[in-house]
Amino acid sequence: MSKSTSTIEVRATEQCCPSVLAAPLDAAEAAELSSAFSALSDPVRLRVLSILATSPEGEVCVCDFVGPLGKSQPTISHHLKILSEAGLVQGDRRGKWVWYSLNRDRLAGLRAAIDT
Amino acid sequence: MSKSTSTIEVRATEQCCPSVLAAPLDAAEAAELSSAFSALSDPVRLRVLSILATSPEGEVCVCDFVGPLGKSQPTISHHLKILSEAGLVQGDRRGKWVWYSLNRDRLAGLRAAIDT
DNA sequence: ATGATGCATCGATGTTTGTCAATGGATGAG
DNA sequence: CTCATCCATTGACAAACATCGATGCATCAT
Repeated sequence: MSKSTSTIEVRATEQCCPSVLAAPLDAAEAAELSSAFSALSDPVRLRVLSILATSPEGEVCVCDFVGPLGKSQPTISHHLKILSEAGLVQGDRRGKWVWYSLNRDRLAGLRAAIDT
Repeated sequence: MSKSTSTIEVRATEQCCPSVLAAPLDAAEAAELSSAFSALSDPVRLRVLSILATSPEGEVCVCDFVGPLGKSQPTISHHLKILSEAGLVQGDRRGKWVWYSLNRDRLAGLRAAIDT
């Protein structure tokens, strides 16, 4: 975030993701981006995202991932944590349940990172 | 290297990527997509792509990655193989050298997979 | 208070992955 | 033919990862 693209509305690519295609990435930029794509590099996590994206309410509680995905509850929690740390989802505790929702802006940022 | 680049070029979004956001992914679709994103989940590979994307000739030989990326030649070859198997790059042997180039259609397919 | 439910964390385990040195295969120069 | 160069493959190893059972921590109902 130091040197390139100085002025106003860089944001979309600057806050979140340096572009892969615009200029050679340095090691730090590449590490940041690769950790983001790592969050997308697991089938369970992609299915979590797709379930969230197609949920009518836009929210799904942890227990409702367990059955459909065929993984144990600790495993689901683990993946949700990784997605959360990547900024792709967020959890909201309401009573006994934690409702997770998709962060579409973050996903758009990753998309922009591999845009021409 | 069996199936890709066979017929015409509908391919770009059709063979390549089910959308994460359109409908819940089944296990097979998720596995296919996650393996594609796995190719993007390493900083060395992202830097390879960005070097290819910004190369004036659109081609870079293996030896020209080694120095800039600070990795051994076998390591670079290993990453190029992974990118190649993911359909993101292709190599062309000319004499002693192998020139790699970026497959932008494939990258566009991955972009589309996380598009709304 | 007691018990039950939903979720996160911990510890352990088997698998995958990134890396390099050593080696092999192919190409071109002398 | 012989040798040097470019690249891929192999083998080995440590680090990272996905998974699950057991446990802990809230929250709610009784």
